[in-house]
Amino acid sequence: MSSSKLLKGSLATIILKLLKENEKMYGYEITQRVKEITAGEFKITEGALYPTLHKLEAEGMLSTETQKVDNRIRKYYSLTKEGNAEAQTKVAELEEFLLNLQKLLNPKLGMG
Amino acid sequence: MSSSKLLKGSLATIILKLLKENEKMYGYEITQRVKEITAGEFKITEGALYPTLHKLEAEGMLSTETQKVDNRIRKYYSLTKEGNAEAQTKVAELEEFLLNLQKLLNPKLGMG
DNA sequence: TCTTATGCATAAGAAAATTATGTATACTTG
DNA sequence: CAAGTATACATAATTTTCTTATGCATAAGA
Repeated sequence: MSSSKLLKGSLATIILKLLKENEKMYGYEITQRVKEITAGEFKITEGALYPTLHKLEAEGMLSTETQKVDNRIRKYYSLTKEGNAEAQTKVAELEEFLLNLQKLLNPKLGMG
Repeated sequence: MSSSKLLKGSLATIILKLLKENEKMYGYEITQRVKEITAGEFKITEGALYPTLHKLEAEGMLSTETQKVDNRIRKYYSLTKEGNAEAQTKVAELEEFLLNLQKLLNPKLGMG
């Protein structure tokens, strides 16, 4: 992300969430999907994306499968069973985090 | 924050926002206020809080004033004029960020 | 031909937390 | 009255997670 500076620790969660909806995606596709959904406001850099994908794979959350399309290699990632559970947990945590942040930003909500 | 691990780069914004509402606050008070608003879910650590306050002060966003209460020192922080503008900007940025994050977490919102 | 797009990857550095300390006073509880 | 908890500040070492820079490679468009 260059426009708003930081993904603030939510990149792994975003990836897991996208994979939960899409069965399988490759790295470049993820960057484009995020850009599309956020109307160009989130730009995931490769330097952040690939290390995160590799880490999630090393932790057993993702499995990979390589395909050659148009003479270019695509590395597809999918959620493992463990990754599916982790996605659920992480998304719930992030939603909880966002709610609390909103309470701080909009004091009225804190008194509901 | 120990419960949800990371403040994810939003600590400075939270501080600025609280000071925008409260005129002046001291460090410990900020930690307690955040804990209170988030029902104990955000726990700001001193290791994160104090360096952030010092940085904001060094940048000219905050001014300080020390008071002795009950034989204990309190260092009160207030927004400078520049800090007030910065608070506005940062809060707007964070809100924008949250909206985009919600689009990613709730795909239906992306198609509004 | 040169730039942009597609596609992966890693390394160096910076930013922003956590964890662990350290100092000091006040209150509570067994 | 001793020990733990709360109040109040501060810094250092470490870790996590980004950005920026670089590298390789193919394809499409100007």
